[in-house]
Order: sequence, then structure tokens, then C-alpha cells
Amino acid sequence: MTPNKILNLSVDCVVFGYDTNTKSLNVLLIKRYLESDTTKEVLVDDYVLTGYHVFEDETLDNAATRVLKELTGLTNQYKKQFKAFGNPDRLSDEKDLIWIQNQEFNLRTITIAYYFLLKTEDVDVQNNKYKAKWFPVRELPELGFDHQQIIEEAHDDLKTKCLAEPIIFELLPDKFTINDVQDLYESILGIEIDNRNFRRKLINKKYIIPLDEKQVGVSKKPAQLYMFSKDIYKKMYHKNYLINI
Amino acid sequence: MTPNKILNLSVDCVVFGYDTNTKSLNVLLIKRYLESDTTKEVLVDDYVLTGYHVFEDETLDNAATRVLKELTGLTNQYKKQFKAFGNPDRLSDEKDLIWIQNQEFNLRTITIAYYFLLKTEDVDVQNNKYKAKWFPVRELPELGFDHQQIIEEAHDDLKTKCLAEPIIFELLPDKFTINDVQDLYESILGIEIDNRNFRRKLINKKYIIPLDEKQVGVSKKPAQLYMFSKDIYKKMYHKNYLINI
DNA sequence: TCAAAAGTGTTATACGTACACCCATGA
DNA sequence: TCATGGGTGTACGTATAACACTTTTGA
Repeated sequence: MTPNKILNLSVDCVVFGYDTNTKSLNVLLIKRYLESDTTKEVLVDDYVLTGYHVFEDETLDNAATRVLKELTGLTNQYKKQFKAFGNPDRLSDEKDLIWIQNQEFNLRTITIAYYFLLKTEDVDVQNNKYKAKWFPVRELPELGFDHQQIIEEAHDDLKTKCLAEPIIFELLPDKFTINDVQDLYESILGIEIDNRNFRRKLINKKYIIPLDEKQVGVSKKPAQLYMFSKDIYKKMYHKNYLINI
Repeated sequence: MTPNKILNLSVDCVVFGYDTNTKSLNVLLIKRYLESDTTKEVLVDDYVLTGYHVFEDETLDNAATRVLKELTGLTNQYKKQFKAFGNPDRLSDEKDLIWIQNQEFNLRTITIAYYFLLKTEDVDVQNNKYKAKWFPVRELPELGFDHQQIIEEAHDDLKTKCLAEPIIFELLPDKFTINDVQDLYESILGIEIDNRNFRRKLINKKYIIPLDEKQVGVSKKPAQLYMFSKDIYKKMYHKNYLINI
């Protein structure tokens, strides 16, 4: 027996992935396609976030985790609930109405939006049953519902958050170069950073640990690899109340 | 005709007020009291946040604004949606079940939590029909539902937010002293701040404007009054991407 | 004149910012 | 040997942190 869905409540997941090769911060989206049975006219052809109803006996966090697992097979990724979206007209665009008309879906549905951080290459998009596809966060396709807005707000939250907490490492492989970290910050924030200053800053952190390893398989001078120690970070961490207004 | 309530969806409002006299950051709470008709035994005796169902045709933000106005008469206060709370067991404490048994209320209700910033003295608690009362945020009474947790998370969000944005002035009168601002930061953050350093820092901001006025009616040396200019702040503001991990 | 709170200055240190060239490597 | 990206050092200015006494005022 399947659990009961709460018909007016869903979670939507903004899945951020970073591709160290293309240096691109990506969002994972699902294809939405529908054509008329009779005229073959294309009725819906765009992308949406992955999401689903919350079940009656399930926490919001668990619903988001379940949805991510269903799409990617992944569990234990960094997850943050960042905003609820529930305007009465958020599903009332014409193609959205066509899309949901045959589904058990309340027109006034509130969605609790989460974002997840992972590595683009951890998801097998080739064999994905939802035809999930990565899009650079600054080159999004046409999006259904209010998902454009949801992604923008997730990205804004991520921008703020990555300045204050070491969540950047959730998007990187365990072993990374200093330039990987810089490239990732530049992707997220949309800015350029001075390499010398950034490098010095990062290397001085005790929780950025140089490994006895260098890159392999690169066609140029291989770079020094580092890892991030969450343990050392936690031990060293003390909240500073710097008023910055 | 009254609009239809969405029975499994509510907003709850954490109303923060600052009392410059007692130098106390307060939360506005509503009395909950019920005794048995037969035995006169006290069944429920505690406090809760102000909140209400969202109406079918209403945005979440408007629902929160409506609830604040209903309780305080105030509109146009600083407002932030900071988290949704929707665990299946969040209303299942015994006294909560007693309290809601005669109400049109779904046991699995999701609440969208907001906080508001205002001045304690702007609310007339003497004649308040809900018996609203201010409590210092560090001396809260017994609370119903999951409202203790909601207040704590609101307070955490406020702590972070007041370091990065000039929302502190939403809690102060239009004319304030430098020490008022310091006291308020100390109340919110629960820390002590060096007066000389704080004073210099604030006075150097161009949007903190000294007035040709001093305090009146104080029994000691009257302090210089200042105001905050949101216009100048906005003009001067440029986002700095200081990585602070 | 006294109690209370307002207001004031200096120094050392850390951090951010600006800036240009050499080096190591694999192809 | 060359093209590519990795890696390095200095100087300056600004902001923070630590620290204690004098001044002004109303009562």
C-alpha cells in the first residue's frame, strides 16, 4: 500500500551540481513534453525541477530526500530548505494547467523548496528515467510553473551561504586543487577573484590540507591536491559577530 | 462571505519587539487557557505565537501581514518568511490535541513561519483582545505546539541577518543614540561589544546621520541623537563578496 | 557634589587589495 | 622548445581589537 499524498503540498528540489571539467555550476532539470493526441500540436515542451507531493506520514526533509533519491539514487547530500512558495496563481499558466489536468493535483499547491549540493558527475544522466539533464545556472531553458523564480532564489541563497560556511566543498571532489575552489566560487558568485590573494587565503586555513599527491592525467603541469577537513573546521570554528552593515 | 481557509496550511508570526527602556528583545505571545467544564481542572495554560490559516485566494505573505494586523493593528513592518515547519507530529502533544479538538484544524498542518520587527511600545497590550504579552526572548514561558523551536530558529535567522543588513533600525525609534544601537545588538546577539570601537564604527557610516537634537527627559547627561537614512544606505551599498569561511 | 552614563584616542595586528612575472610540466 | 596553466612576493591601506579615563549633566 502506498502512502497518501497531501494533495496541496509538495517539495521541489533545486539540484546544484558542479562540473570541474567545464567549470560550470549546473542545475538538474526534468523534461516536460506533451503533444495533442489529435492534432499532434506540441502543448508543453519545457523543463521543470524535480518535485513531488509530501506524504501524510512524512517530514518535509524526508520528502525532499526521497525525491532526490528517486531522481539521482543519491542520499546524504547537503540539503537546505530555503523557502516556501505558495502564491494562489503559481500553477495557473496555461501550459501548466494542461500539464496537471490529468494529475491528482490541487491547483492551490504550496511547495517547500530545497536545494541540494553535489557533483555533476555523480549523476548518471544517460540512463535517467526522467530524462534529467544538467543546465548551467546562467543558461536555463524555458521552465514550467514558477520554477525559474525558485531556482533564482535558491541561487541567491547559495551565494550568501557559500561566503559564510564551507559548503563549497560539497560541490567538489574529495581531492581538489586551489584553482578548483576559486573557479567554483567564481561560477557561483559570477565574479572574478585574484588568484594570488585567494590562494594565500585558502592555504592559510588549517582545515585545507595539502596531500602528498598531484593531479594525474592532465596535459600540463599537474597541480597540488588538497582536501577539506570538516573535523578541523568544526574544532577551529568560533562564531565571529562581525557587524558588516 | 468569509474566504475559505486552507485547513492544513497556516502562517505563524514571530513578532520581535525591542524595548529601549528595559533594553530587552521581546517576543509577542498569546495566552492559551482552558479548563475542564466539569472538574475545573486546568487543561491548557501556556502561550503560543500568533498565527492563522491561509485563505484559498491569498498569498503566504499577505496571510502573514493579515495575521500581524489582526493582532497589533500594524502594517508595513519588516517581515521575513524564514522557514516552513511541517513535521507530522508537530501538533500531537496532548494539550495541543485538547486545544484544537474543537477547531476546524487538520492534524497534519504545515505552517509557514515569518518574523516581524517592530518596537515593543508600538503595540497596545493593555487592550489587546488576544491577551497578547511581551516576553524577553531569553525568558520565554511554556509554549504550545512547536513554537519554542520556531522562535529559536527565527532568533537564529535574525542573528545572522542583523550582521549583514541594516534591519536593526527596524527595531529602534526613528531617533536613537549610538548606545541604543549597541544595546540592541547586544540583546540580539547575546554578546558584549566594546563601546569605543562600536561608536567609531557606526559614526563613520555616512547613513548614520547626527541630528541637531539630544535626548530629553533623561535624568543624566543627554546623548546625541542619530537617524538612519535608508536612501543613503541604498546609494552607497555595493555587495562585497568577502569569503569568510 | 555626586552618581550615572556619555564620550573620547592610541597602538598593534591582521586582513584585504592591487599588481606581474617565473616555473614546471607534458606534448 | 613551446604552450599552458601552476605557482609565487611585496607594499599599502584599511579595519579590528584591546584597553581606561575624563566630561557632562540632572538630581
